[in-house]
Amino acid sequence: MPMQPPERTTLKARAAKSTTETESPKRSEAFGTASDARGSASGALHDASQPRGDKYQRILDAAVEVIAEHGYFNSPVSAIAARAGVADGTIYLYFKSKDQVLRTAIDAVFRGFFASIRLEIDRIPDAREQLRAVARLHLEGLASHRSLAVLLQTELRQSAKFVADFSHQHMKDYLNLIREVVRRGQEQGVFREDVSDRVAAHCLFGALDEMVSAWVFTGRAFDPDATATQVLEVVVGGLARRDRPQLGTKDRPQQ
Amino acid sequence: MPMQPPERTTLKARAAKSTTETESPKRSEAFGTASDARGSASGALHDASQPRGDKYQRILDAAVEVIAEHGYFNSPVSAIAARAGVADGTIYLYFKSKDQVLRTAIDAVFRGFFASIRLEIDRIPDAREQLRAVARLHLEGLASHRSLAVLLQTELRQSAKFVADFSHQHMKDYLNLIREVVRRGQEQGVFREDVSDRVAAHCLFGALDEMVSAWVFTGRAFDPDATATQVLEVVVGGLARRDRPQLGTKDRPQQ
DNA sequence: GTTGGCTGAATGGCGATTCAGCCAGATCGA
DNA sequence: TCGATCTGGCTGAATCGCCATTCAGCCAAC
Repeated sequence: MPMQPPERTTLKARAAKSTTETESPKRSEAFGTASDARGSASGALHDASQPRGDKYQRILDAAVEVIAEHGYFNSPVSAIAARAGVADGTIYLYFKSKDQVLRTAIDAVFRGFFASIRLEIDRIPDAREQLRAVARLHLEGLASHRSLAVLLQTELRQSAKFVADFSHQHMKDYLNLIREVVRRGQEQGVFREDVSDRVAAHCLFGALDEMVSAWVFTGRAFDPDATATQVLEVVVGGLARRDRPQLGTKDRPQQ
Repeated sequence: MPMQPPERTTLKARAAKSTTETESPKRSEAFGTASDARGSASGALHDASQPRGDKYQRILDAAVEVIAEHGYFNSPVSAIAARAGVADGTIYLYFKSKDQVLRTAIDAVFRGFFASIRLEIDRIPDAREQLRAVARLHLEGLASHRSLAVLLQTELRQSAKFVADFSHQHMKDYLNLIREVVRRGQEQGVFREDVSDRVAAHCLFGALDEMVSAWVFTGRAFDPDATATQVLEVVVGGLARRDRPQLGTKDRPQQ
């Protein structure tokens, strides 16, 4: 009986754990293994042409694609199975339930993303450049894997009890990472001290997130590196012209 | 037979229209009519204590609340009906389908929001102050109606075929509005000309949206006005310290 | 001939939508 | 004024389709 990747534990035991827990595949390459570009369009359910033996990963990839296309609640398990080229029942040999598949996929993505971002940041001394690295990796990571991006921009935001509460932790981690970079920049003296690092982190994250959303929803092509630069231009450089009186905190009209 | 508020047309006629069309209630006060604070908690399905005669609006309000709490796909029509104090079938006297209820609610919200924002902006000459008005109204509007905010931060992002394609137009309108303000600021000479108004608009919107998300997901209380100020401090003022070399476009390392 | 891995039809439950009626108030005739 | 009839708004149980999940078997490799 399969169910290998997630270290063997009984279903019971696993079910008892916290609601945040998810399967943790051994391999967690940076940003999803888009191991394929096959178009299972022409409705051949039994596309035996698939290489066998990697069903676990194939199911994860298929889930990301199908769910990105139709949304979690509009994606029958049978559709995911078909895309992965396995039988419906097979999915339950590898995962406890449908939503466990999605959680596992998202979890793997975040792990990979954090790993790559930490790696990059640790080799850069300047906070401003660190921020640039974050922005670039964020945009590049998503731009290179559209269905994953769609998934993160849509399903991940869903209401409370479902994905939200579990993905929430990942969000917090990411925000904190950005926050630290901002704080370091303030200590280094390159960033203003009079803005909250929390707010600044949210602003940067929000801006990046929104650029990805715009791409996901409109389909308009975008260059990750150039976009990263532009976003930083605004968030770090500011919209206001330098040679004019600034929008200060003290001299603003009482309103 | 009810179905009043949306100007009387046959179901057939309405069904034939574009996918973007929604019911358009006559009254569209700014940000949702939270006409109540009743707690239909204690499972009395037949809470005849409700005032009758305003079922249309009651259904809309109930839908927003219930869906905000459990998500669209986890909110049976029966739950919405119960919260509104009407029979399941009654909902179908006023709306064509479950998703028509949600669309109608969201549509009304956007109409009201745009109206109030346009009104405010038109009486302000300075672009910077206009941006501040947008930020304040955005945050105030959502902060004052949590379930609405939850709805917009979660359900609205859902996958393609559903809400997304219809809400997309509203998003575009909003973005364009911000864009215009930015452009005006550039013409007035208060904003830099070397950043794209499109990117700048996305950054501001993304930042605001993210602040709302943070509030929705963490529950941490927040002051709309103060937050608006902080966000503008970053997006307009920029993170970088003024007395240091700026992150320019020309003197940046080639990387 | 035994397994372990996989299959896919069958099961069970849920929930959107429908529709046969119910009822309160309006209208009518005496 | 009073009963009879009518009507439009509303009700909620029944219908029907759609999946998530299960499990009796199948088969290729040992």
